[in-house]
Amino acid sequence: MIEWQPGVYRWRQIADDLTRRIDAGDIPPGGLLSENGLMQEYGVARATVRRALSELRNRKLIFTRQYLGSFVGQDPEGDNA
Amino acid sequence: MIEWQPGVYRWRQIADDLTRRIDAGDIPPGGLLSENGLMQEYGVARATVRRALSELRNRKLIFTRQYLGSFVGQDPEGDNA
DNA sequence: AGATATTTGTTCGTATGTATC
DNA sequence: GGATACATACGAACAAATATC
Repeated sequence: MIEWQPGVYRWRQIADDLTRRIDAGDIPPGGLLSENGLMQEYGVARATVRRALSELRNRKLIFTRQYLGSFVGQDPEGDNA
Repeated sequence: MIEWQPGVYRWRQIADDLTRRIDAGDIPPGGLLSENGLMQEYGVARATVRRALSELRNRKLIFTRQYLGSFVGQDPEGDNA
């Protein structure tokens, strides 16, 4: 469970918590971060989870594939010139 | 056809309509309620049908078997002590 | 035996309406 | 007024077991 910090956006708190867990290795490379799972885990709406995942993508911690999910690690199709 | 009531969630209207039809015997015990069929019948998306079926499961009016379908009646594997 | 259709389960992408801060 | 947050709703594709031909 997360203790919501008043005055801090939930999507940011989730993004920070996931970042910590990924860095700590609690969520292994290749691990799936599904929106439904995170919704239940953090008790927030899907849009909030998606905002957090978007932040993690910006931080290059995960990549997302439609119909498949969001996975820990670098995007294999990332930067090919 | 259903006359959608504004302000009432579609998944609930479908669940209520199916409940009425089951109670009236229009859908017999053992009858199949397939998601595709209900999508076409009510003209809604699959997620909406699934939400309605979830409600019917909560009401103990149907049970669902993956790969097979949702059936009217009590779950045969429900409560065995 | 093998191919095809059916069926639920899961996943992300998008849009809308409402409420709150 | 704008950003956040929640719930609903539609769309599309992948996965896997089952039923049928």
